[in-house]
Amino acid sequence: MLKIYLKVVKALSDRSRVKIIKMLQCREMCVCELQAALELAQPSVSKHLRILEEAGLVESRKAGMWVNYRLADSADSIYAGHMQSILRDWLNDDQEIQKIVQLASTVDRCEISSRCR
Amino acid sequence: MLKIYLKVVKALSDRSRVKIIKMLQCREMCVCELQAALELAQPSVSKHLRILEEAGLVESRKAGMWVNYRLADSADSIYAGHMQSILRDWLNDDQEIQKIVQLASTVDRCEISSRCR
DNA sequence: TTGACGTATAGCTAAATAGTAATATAGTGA
DNA sequence: TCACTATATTACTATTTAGCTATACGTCAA
Repeated sequence: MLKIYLKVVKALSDRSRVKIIKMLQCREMCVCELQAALELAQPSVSKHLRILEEAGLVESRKAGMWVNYRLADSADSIYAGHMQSILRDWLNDDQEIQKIVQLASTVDRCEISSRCR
Repeated sequence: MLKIYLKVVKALSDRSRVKIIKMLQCREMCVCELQAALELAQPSVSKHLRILEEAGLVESRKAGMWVNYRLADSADSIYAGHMQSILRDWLNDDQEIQKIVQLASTVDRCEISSRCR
């Protein structure tokens, strides 16, 4: 219980991971799109996603070659669910967040990848 | 803004610091009482308190030789205030938290110190 | 089947952090 | 003033962690 709480709060206490959450509030995104927005190495993004997933904050869905991430169903964990709903309201006026959310809404896997039909 | 958010959430993502918050939900406590309950070295407790204070989560009041810590006024910071009120409800059923809160309610500076009149 | 691509994992490094002991600071009472 | 006590600060150490590169895995298209 304390352990789960700490997992959730620790997951949300990192700059890059909060950005991921804020981006996923807009839409489902694949790893390469998140990577493009965050300007991090791909394995770093995967690692952040793993931490968020283990905290019950995001969930993933394989779609062929791509893995799409989205916010997890809030009902699954009290802590994760509550923090999700709080984070909907928080940080929307922050410049850094606004910038990356804007970026997330324009970034498109088909402009990154040559693998789009 | 993101910076302040991170300060608050990071402050609350440490086991010892959550315990301090939960203890202070019961009553104002001095450093030596917190130390006795946490079973940490005194400088460690002071450091945790500093982090919580800088996040706007607790505030201190000198009372002669002692420094009393209590939860900060929720109105001062959106993030700190909101997290405070959430933490009132959370973790009350956790065994480790229950144990230390119980301890906090019985520990008394006058049984630790010889300096009580 | 093979090569290219998206993602995950492993292994490493640098920075952050929680803990400690030693020391400084400040209040109290004799 | 002096000895004592509560707390804060400093300096150090061990652990955790965020980032990286290299590599493995799995899917797709030719």
